[in-house]
Amino acid sequence: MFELNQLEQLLYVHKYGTISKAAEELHLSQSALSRSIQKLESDLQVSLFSRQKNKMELNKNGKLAVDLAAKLLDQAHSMTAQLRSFDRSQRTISLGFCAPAPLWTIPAIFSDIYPEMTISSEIKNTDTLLQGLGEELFHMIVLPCKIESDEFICTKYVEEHLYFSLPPAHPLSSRKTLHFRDLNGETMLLRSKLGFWHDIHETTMPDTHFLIQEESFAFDELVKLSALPSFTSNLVMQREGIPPNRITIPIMDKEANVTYYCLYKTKNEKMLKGFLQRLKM
Amino acid sequence: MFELNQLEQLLYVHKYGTISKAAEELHLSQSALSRSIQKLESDLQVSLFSRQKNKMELNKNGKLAVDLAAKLLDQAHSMTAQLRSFDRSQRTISLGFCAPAPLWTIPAIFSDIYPEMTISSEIKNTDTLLQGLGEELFHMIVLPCKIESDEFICTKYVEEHLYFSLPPAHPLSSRKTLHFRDLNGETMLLRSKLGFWHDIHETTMPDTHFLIQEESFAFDELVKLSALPSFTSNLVMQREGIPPNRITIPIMDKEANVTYYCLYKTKNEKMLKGFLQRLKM
DNA sequence: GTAAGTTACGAGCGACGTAAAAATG
DNA sequence: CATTTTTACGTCGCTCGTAACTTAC
Repeated sequence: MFELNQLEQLLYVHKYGTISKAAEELHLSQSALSRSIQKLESDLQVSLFSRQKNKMELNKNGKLAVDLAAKLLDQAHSMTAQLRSFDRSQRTISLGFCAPAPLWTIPAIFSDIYPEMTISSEIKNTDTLLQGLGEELFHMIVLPCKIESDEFICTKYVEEHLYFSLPPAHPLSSRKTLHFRDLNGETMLLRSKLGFWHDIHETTMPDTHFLIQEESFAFDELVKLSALPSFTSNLVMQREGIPPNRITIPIMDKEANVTYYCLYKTKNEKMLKGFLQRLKM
Repeated sequence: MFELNQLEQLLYVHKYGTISKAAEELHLSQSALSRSIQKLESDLQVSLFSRQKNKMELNKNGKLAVDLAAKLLDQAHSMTAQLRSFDRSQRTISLGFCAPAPLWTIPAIFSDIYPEMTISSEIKNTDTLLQGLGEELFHMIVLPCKIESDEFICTKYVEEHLYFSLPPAHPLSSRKTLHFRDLNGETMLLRSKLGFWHDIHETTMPDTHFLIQEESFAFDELVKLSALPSFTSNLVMQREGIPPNRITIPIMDKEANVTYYCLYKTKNEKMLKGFLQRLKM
């Protein structure tokens, strides 16, 4: 039987026209490549070149062989790619999130419990998450609401409560509580467009213009230096501390106070066992 | 890049369950095969087996790899088969004949002119020959009639004249000429069912029972020893001599006197040039 | 104890590179 | 004379087999 090695060499000879150039490209001596091609012909029991002492040219067999070799090598490369991808997929846990906050903690927990696994995390909107869970693109997703279904298991994770973050000079900064509508119409800073929070802001504060700053450090600077209102939450403050020179006032709307739930297929319960036990502690 | 060799070994390990048995079947030592499989895994950068000191078992990756390897090897084998078949088809001249007589001479001429070529000769009926010529199963066919067509070139080859071969005691043995109908109804010896002659006999002598003898020597013996009439022809007698103790009487029907024509596609004219020049001599 | 797999070690075959020869433009 | 291919020859490396070790039934 011939070997893939030889087919690759054949393709090089075809690509570069002569044994000499192909050998150079392959980092081989001319003689070595010449012999290797001869061996391929003898393995196939078919002559692939017309030889005239000084010149080699693919004959009809050779041209057919080049086509077939290209296909075979293609399939071989696809085989390794497929295997590596499959192997990788077995070593990765794919998580989907509706918001940034749970993403700050959950992937770290998984890495802790399954140190040899790759943890893949994405933020998507709720519909995409549910569809992805159905298609097994995610092993687990985190939603801002409970889902009752036979297909899935739903476990409470954590609550997030939204706050307005106001400069002390703001007319509403002395209030103990606020609602979305109280600031509707003002210009606000927003850390990112990602997640379901953005949808909630669009519906509960339709007249507000949001200055969106994707980059985290730049956002913090803007909050510090500008007089614009922005949002924060119990989880943000737990992670980053209370913002300096800002008044934080809880938002009382029910949409501003969510509970995150972990959702996963029954078949993945065993795989997620370690994580679920950690949740109970 | 891995090699086909290693995939074959992987399939053997799968087929025979253990490295040891697979190694035995491959005429290899256990250790060599063990190392080779390890190298395959390292080439693929994917583990294919779950190892427990004493035991090896294909893991999920391995099962996928076995499937993919089988397909790849299949394609590799098909590649060599396709190449060899194509190569062979380039080295063979395929000839189709309507009757045995032209086959006695034409293949020999081709072998003479193209000593490096394989000459493939078959006897088929006229329809099959024409269809085969159209589908390029034959490079040239020989028919008992002229064909006028743009697709094909038609060249006269030789005439064959049929004779009755009668024992001297036969009531008609003193005739100078005969027709098919003169012997219709008698039992006759026939050398072979092959070719268009058989069809002609069936239509021109519908009441005759033919004793068919495929084997040439046996046929000659029967002709010598039996009192049954049979056929011969100018070409048969040219090849084998005049049958002893037999009277040969020409058959005057037009169906009994045919001219053979060589028929080939225009595109094959160049390839057949040597043969066609020989015909003119 | 038998049967399995991995690892160490030495040997042989095969593939490599250098170099020479032959041929072409 | 430069370029290309093939062949001869000596060397190196890879893969092989033997053998020792380990483990499981």
